[in-house]
Amino acid sequence: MTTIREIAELCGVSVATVSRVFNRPLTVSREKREVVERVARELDYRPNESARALASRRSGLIGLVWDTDHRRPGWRHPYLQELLIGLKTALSAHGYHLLMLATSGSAALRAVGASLADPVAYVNMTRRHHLGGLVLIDSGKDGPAFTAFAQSGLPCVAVDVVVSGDRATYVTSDNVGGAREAVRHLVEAGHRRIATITGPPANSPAADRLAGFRTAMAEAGLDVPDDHVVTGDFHRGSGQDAMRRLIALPSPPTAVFCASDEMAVGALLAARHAGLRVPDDVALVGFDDIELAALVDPPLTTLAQDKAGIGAAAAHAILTMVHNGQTPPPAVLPTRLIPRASSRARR
Amino acid sequence: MTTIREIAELCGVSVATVSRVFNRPLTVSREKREVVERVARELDYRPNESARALASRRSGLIGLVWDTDHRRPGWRHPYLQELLIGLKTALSAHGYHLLMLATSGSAALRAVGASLADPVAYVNMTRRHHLGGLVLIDSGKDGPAFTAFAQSGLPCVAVDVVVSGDRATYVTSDNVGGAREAVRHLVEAGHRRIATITGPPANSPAADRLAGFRTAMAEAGLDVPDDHVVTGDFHRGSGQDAMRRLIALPSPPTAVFCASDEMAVGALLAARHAGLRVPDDVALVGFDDIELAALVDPPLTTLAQDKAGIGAAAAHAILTMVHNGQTPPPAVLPTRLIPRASSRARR
DNA sequence: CTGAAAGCGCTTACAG
DNA sequence: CTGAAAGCGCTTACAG
Repeated sequence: MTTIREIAELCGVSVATVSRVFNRPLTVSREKREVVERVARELDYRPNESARALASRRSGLIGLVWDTDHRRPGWRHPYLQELLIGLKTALSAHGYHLLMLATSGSAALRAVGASLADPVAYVNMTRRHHLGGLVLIDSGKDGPAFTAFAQSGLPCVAVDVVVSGDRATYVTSDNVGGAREAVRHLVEAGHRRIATITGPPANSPAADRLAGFRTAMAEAGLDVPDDHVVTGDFHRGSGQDAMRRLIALPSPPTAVFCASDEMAVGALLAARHAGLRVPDDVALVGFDDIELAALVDPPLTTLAQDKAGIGAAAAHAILTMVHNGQTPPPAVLPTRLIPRASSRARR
Repeated sequence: MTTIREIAELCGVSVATVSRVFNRPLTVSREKREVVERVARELDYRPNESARALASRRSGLIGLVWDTDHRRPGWRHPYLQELLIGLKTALSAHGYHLLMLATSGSAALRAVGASLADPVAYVNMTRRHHLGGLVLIDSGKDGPAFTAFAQSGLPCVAVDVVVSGDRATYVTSDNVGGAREAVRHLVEAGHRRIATITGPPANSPAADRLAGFRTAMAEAGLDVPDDHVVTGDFHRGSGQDAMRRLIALPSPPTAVFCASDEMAVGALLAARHAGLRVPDDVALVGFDDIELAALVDPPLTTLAQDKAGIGAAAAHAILTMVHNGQTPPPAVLPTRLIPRASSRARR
């Protein structure tokens, strides 16, 4: 590989000038700049990124924390692939690469004496590699670790976890708004006894969806008996279990808002099993708009999250911090109601 | 951050000795080693990776080329998330991070004068960042670029693309074997007129699945008329189109082997549309075992690929090259027949 | 086993 | 606008 020194010698300038041509071209006279650029092109010069990072303490890399431990089902969420793509694409467009950090169970972590979801390990990796900052994707129960990392002062943006700190922000969907829209949609379809299957209480989107549900029910003047709120874990099995309990109620709901499509699919199976017709006996609305939602029978009404948009928003947030030193406010992306047969209006 | 120098001073040894303690501990006397280790721990020392990479020309990073250009549908394949997880997990376990390289349409690429899927760009990135090597995932038509990169002499392992070169190898499923098993399964179920819907001819797994199909048909003494081989593109729509053509044939097949589950789902829709019952009027077998396969009605018989296993095999192959300097032979992972209702034996 | 020294390839005040 | 120089923090022959 050609180095800055060879170019400098060939052009009869100092290495400092060559360096400036690549980093702050406007501080170099036009003649010298053009010579350097031409020679660099001819020699197919590529800056050595390790050397740049060492000297400048900046790396052109953004770190990604996405714990894929096999004991945790969270990472399998189909949502994440599109989010990752949105993130990577937006970073790429600005010339940044995405470093997927070794996480739990890894030798790298053990070497630094760290355990699962250890914020200290994140800080170390960020420093060691001179990362511009970190994007944190929650695959289940990383919330507390993320919150702790956000205090470190290193730039970070969390997805679906509320964090605060000088250089910390987060990106999420408008979960409250989406849940309200779900309820309004069901009310318009003629429902009054509407139940909900929630996500894990400690999960922020889950909590927001429940809050939105309650708000909208209150706005509609509808009551929410305690047994009409059943806690799930976002996954299919829990939706199925929850639905069975709702069906068994003395006065079962005529509609159920599920905080995820996976749970709604589970609820659908439970309803079918119990001999109930959807939507005639019980209407269902999910959340996420995963591919499966459109493919089940009947197709599932849901609130679409802008998955790629969330990834892109995370990218923009972290780049804003890296470039401007400014911490952008949390980004809350709108959801979109996708009406399908599972909540068709009652005749 | 503490540096090697501070530790050296505190311990009364040279920086060379400190460096050795971390890199080749056995070349240092036990007393000195223990002192250095203790002090390092007390000071929470972390080596600066940029400096290490610059001095040693090695980085502890493996690059990943996975083109996610939005014009290309390939990256959406549900297969890829599990593959990525398998890859990352195995690398993590050995202390390596995974660098997702900025690809097409990115400023980074334009800056180096490169275009979509440019092997030269890959070489540059590998050198600039001192990457141990590259893992190449094909999202559609990167085959030629991967083949070219493999000639560069830099360590690389391609997924589902046959490459050759001093330091190049690949990982793939046993596509020939899987296709043969599919055919044998259908033959056992009583079928004689078996058609196939293939993937893109230039795609190596697609070609292998077709070859396996033809071999097994020949072994069973069955004829394959030209119009019983229809070309698709792995995606759902093409499966649907292809199935329509098969149904319209004067003597339509009683069973169809589809080279991907997505196409099999398309074929299922086409069959249903035409009023045909699956499996009674026409049996279907797919390939991949994506989640959807088990969820359609009837559930789809398919050949499962070991997605995470492929990712892990890719990780091991690249690490073998990085550590031992040896180039492992191509890894061909077995597939597994998952019999479901779509190919139930005829009564 | 250990240290002094050179070197990895770049950036960045500083002085002019 | 430009150059000389120091420095980023580590690794690695080399000599002992």
